[in-house]
This record gives sequence, C-alpha cells and structure tokens, in this order.
Amino acid sequence: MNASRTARERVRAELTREITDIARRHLATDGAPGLSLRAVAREMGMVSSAIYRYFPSRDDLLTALIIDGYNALGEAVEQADAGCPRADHAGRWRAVCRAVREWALAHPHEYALLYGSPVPGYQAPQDTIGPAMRDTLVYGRIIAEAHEAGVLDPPAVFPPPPASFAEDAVRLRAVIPGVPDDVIARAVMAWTGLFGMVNFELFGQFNNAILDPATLFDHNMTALGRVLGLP
Amino acid sequence: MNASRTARERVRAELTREITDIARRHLATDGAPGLSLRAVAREMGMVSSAIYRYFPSRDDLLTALIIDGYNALGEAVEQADAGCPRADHAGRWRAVCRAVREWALAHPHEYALLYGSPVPGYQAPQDTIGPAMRDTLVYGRIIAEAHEAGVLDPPAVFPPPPASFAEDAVRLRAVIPGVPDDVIARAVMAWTGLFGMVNFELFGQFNNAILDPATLFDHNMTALGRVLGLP
DNA sequence: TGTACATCAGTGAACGCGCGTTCACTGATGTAC
DNA sequence: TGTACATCAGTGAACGCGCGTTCACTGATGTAC
Repeated sequence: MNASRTARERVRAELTREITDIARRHLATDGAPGLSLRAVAREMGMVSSAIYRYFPSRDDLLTALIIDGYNALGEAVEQADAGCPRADHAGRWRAVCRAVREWALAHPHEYALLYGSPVPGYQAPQDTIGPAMRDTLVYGRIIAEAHEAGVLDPPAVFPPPPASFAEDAVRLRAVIPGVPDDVIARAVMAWTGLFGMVNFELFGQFNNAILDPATLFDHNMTALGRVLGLP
Repeated sequence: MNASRTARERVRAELTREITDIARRHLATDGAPGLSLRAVAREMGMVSSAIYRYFPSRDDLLTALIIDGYNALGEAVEQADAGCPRADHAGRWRAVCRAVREWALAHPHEYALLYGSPVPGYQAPQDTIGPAMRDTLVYGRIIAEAHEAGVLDPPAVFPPPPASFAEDAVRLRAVIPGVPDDVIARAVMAWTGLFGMVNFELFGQFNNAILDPATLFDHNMTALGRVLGLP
C-alpha cells in the first residue's frame, strides 16, 4: 500500500531530522571534534548501533550538518537580499554582509564547521559543493546586476590584475557573469574581506582590541562595497 | 655547585624542547584535536605520566605550541619586513603579506591553531597575548612610518568611520601610533583582508574556483596596500 | 481479504582502541654543613 | 672532602572514561499473489 509505505518513510525522515537536530545541538556546545554518535544515540534513547540505520558513519552525519549549515546560511543571505529594493545594490551588499555576521554569531560552531579549520581526517564529499555556493551566488548576483544596470563604478586606484589571473576569472565569472577581470578580483577581495572580518571576530582575534565590532563591521563592509564600485 | 645545577636544568630545558618539537610534529599531521600527551610520551620513550614533570596538563602543552607558533610567524614577518628598504612602505606591506601566506602554507595546522576555529574547551591564557601581537606590530609600524613620512595617501572613496569608532581607535592606536581614525579603520580592513584570504586558501574555500591563488593574493594585497594609502 | 515472504528498525554484546590524570614508589642528582 | 638530607625525574599500575564500528538476533512493518 502506498499510504503505509510512506508511513514508514515518514517516520524514517522524521527520525533522521531528529538525529541531525540533536547533533546540531551537540555541535553548538562541544564543537565538531566533540560530536559523537554515541552521545547522539543516547539522547535519542537508542542504542548506539541503531544510528547506523540512518547514517553509515560519523562522517556522513558531519556531512549532513555541513550541508544543512550551508543551506541555513544561504537562506539567511537570500532573505536579507530579498528584503532590499532590487536597485539598491549597495544596500543589498550591506544587508547580506550583516546577515552573514548575524548568522555566524548566532551559530558559532556551525559557522566554524563551514569556515573554520578543516576537521582532520574529514574529506567533504561532492554533495556539499552546491549548498556551499548558495550564499556566494547571492553576492555574485548583486555585483552582476549592478554592473548590468551600469551603476558599478570601481574607483581607479588599483593596478589592473595580472594577465595570468584571466584563467581563474573565467571560472569565477560563472558566479558573477558579464563583468571584467578587474571587478572579479575586487569581488574576491570583498568576499574574503567579509569572511575575514567575521572570522576574526568569532575566533577571538578582536579580543581586547575591538570592543564594538558591529560598528566597524558595518563601516568596513560599506567601504568594501565602495571598493567593488557600488554607489 | 652552580655548574652541575645548570646541568640538570639544561637537560630539563632540552627535554622540554624535545617534547614541544614532537608535539608540533604531531600537530602537523593530526591537527590540534588529535594531539595527545600519551602519543608524545610514547615517541619520547617515556611513560605517559612522565610528561607531567614538564607540562602540568595537555592545555599547557597546547599553550606552549601556540606561543611558539605566534613567535615563528612573528619572526617570519619581522624578517620579511627587515629585508626591504625602510622607505619602501608599499613593498614592505607586500613582503609581510607574502611572509604570512608562506608561513601558513608551510605550517597549515599550526596556522589553524592560531587563526582557525578555537579548540573547544581551551581557554588561552594571558601569556599568549604578547606573542600574538608580534606580527601585528609589524603591520602597524609600516603604516605608522608611512604616515609619519608623509607618504600615506588613502584614496578618498570611503565615507569617514562613524564617531562611535573613536573609542576602539584609541586602543588600536597603541599598535599604529599617530594616525587618524580613518586610517585605523582601513588598517583593520587590510589586516582582516590579508588573513581572510589566507584562511580561504588554506581552509578550502578556493577549491575548484581559484587554481592560482598566489597570483590573486599578490594582486589583492597590492590593492589592499592602495586602500591603506601606500604608494 | 488472507497468507507467505521480504524488508527494515532497533537490540545487546562485543572488539579494540585511545585518552588525561593521579599516586605511591625508586633511584639518581644536587645542596648544605 | 665527606656525609646526611632534600629535591627532582621517571616508573608502573590504576582509575574511569569515551569512542566508532561490527554482527547475529528479534520483532515489527510492508509487499505480492
């Protein structure tokens, strides 16, 4: 019977979700290295081996958490972008920057799993690539649309990128279509600048030095927007 | 006897060094979460409890590694700076950027220990603060000296930092004396931009996207130098 | 609609491993008179 | 210079813990005729 078949499958889907939820909570308190299948099973009220019906190994559970994390961040970024007038490209850039920072502050260990030091011995499989690009596509779209609208005006204070950058620029244009190499290089600068700042705040490099990171973050993201040529 | 007293102390110092050397090697292959006192003791040919004569706990060994790491990076940065003509501030900035990247690529796990996700449950003690600032002081000095020499000319493309940034700027001026708030904000931008790019390269965000990170790194660091106002 | 069979979820025991840390101890090295 | 004592380094056993993963199994749920 189809209905009962989906009944079993529904239970399975729900338990899978419950496992990742618990795992995510453990991640939030103990970090990735402390995530343990046995602890999750214990909290599920299951015997530890039962988890293997749902995830064939610890690494697969980690992968699920990584994918969920990228999707959650991606969605936050998409929503921040969607909340701005389409033509306000500078505002959209600032909004997505703020969204990244806020999501990171709200989920520090999850953020660390995505953008911190790699978990030793863990090799991310192909399925993480798509979700990992979700937020990146939003930045790319903002820049590409600004360029298309003719409002992108990068200040002429940098030397042009070297010719050898052209090859990587081709690949990156998949994310920011239609823009010249110089804009691509600036986009990477903005992208790494955004995450560099979030990393430093989250990983403690600002301790004892910058007590009001929010203010500086907003200002520096605005400045990076100007570097990009956003108005 | 003084001579024999230092004999015992010399052995102690050497064994301490040997322990941290082995630990550093383990760090390089297994990462921080996999660093184990027992494994180090085993390789020393000691019983595991003997390590406690040298380090009262695993965390203290980690602390020693962190301090050594900051010092090694700091020294690399200092030497890169020292290898440039004093008046070539832009060249000095590029040189220290390259030194950071090269050190990080040569010691990825050590770099991750310093600038990656915090080790869960580990709280860095006060003694790490000094070494942690060693490289920072070099960037600060370059900018301060360029400013003092009157060659710092930051492009007027950014809005001024908000008034509320003034408080943090006071603190940061301990590292970059004599410069206005706007330059301080730009310095943080360059600083986070530098490490943001190294982080992304090392932690895998450039995978499948940027195949020639060295070229883009050099170009973007030059661009960040221009943001700072270096010629 | 009822029955025979196949699939699946969860159990419980076990394997084999590693870890940090404590403690009472022996024997060597250094110190003071 | 020689002896009594104190300090220190290293031993070996133990405590108490946790982990990932495998495997033969039971009993429930679903499927096909």
